[in-house]
Amino acid sequence: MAAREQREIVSRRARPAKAALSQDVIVSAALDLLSQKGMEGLSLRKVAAALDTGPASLYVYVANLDELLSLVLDRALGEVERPNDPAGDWREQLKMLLRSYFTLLIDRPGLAQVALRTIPAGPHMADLTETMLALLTRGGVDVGRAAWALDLLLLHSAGLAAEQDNRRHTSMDTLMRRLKETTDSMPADTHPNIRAAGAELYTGTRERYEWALDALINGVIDTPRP
Amino acid sequence: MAAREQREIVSRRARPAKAALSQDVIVSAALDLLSQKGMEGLSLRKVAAALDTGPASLYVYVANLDELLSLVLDRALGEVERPNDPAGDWREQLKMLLRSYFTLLIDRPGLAQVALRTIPAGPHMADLTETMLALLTRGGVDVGRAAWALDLLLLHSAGLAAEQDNRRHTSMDTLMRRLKETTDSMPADTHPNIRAAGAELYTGTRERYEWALDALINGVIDTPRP
DNA sequence: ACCTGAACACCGTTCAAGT
DNA sequence: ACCTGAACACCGTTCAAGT
Repeated sequence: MAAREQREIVSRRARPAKAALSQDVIVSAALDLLSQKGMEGLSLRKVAAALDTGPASLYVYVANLDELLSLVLDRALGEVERPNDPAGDWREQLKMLLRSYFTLLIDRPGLAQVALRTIPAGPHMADLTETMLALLTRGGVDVGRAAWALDLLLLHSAGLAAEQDNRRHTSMDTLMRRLKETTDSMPADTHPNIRAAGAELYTGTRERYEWALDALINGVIDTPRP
Repeated sequence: MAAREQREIVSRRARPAKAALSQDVIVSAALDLLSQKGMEGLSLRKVAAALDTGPASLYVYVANLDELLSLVLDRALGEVERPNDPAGDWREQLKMLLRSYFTLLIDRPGLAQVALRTIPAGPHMADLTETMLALLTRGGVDVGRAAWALDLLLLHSAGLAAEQDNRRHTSMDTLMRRLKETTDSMPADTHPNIRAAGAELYTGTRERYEWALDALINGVIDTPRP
């Protein structure tokens, strides 16, 4: 994949002060904006501004905003840590890979939303897919089930990351207050379980993720396809 | 909740030809637009236009777009079928409830995206939460684990619905072609598992969902919290 | 072939002015 | 209290005109 990126670099002699435009440069600028300011900080116009040009210029390298987002996601996916010891514990290796994916999405506000919206296609996504299929196969799961399991696992990490990204802006207090408001406005005994669960509904970020990882893998392991 | 909605109805004597504005009317119009035209068909300005008024008028009843989306989601959630036989099979009842939620999101293009973006708060969400907690408790799961499981299950249905909504616009052929393009452009033997999985990566909409439901519930059942 | 300015058709939100 | 027109500060995308 490094080769693929290098192939797009363009000579900078023509305009020494200004970075030459290329798909690569555009994707980098977009990912930077997304990482620093989240989804609201990313727009074609802002990417163009960051590159000191007009929005129309980007359309030479990128078909539209959707394609740009898809490219940004694939670029980011290159940083997911993939295990390389084919003799190691497949389960632990799978969990490490997913943790790395999750952390990546959490660290770049807005990227989780992108992951849920765009259909990922690109070299890094292909590598990730291949690695996960291999790990699941090593765990005794047949290829077909592994294909479905892969979707389940990636979807969960992206979904949870997006959820926590949303909640970053809303304080726990606000959440609990809103919950209290809606439940308190109802007859006292209609929602006993919500009352019993209480803060458990929202707390436990890290442990919750670890538990979910185990629950998902356990479920995949002992649920054959119909 | 019916009472809550009725309370907001306003006299229509003042303007016989034009429907009186209220939060209720606004949410209904927004849900209609979302159901018919998807996420792109929904905007504050279009809701206002549908109600034959200007966008500024809506701000009397709704704080901003986020709040409107949250209200729309909760309104739609009222249609989720909740079981009422406390002696029935909890597992089957839980699956039916989730299927109903999933179908609801699939039938209203864009709503799945809303479900993934907004933190649901409202009477219908409270009812849904309560019912799911009760079912899981009946299945022998303690309240704390049930709270986490609930999140896992709803997140999955919403995520899968959003994924399929995205793919509605992209044909299977396009997906497979793109996949082929990226994998074919690489050395032949680096991605054997992707080659083996092939179309399985994308196919099996309904069976895939049913399998995932079982896998998730199985995983929740035999994975205690740390 | 690449880049650009200007325009088109939209957004959410605010605010002063009306009733 | 409710409603509105007009404005503000943005969007993605297109296109004719330049180099």
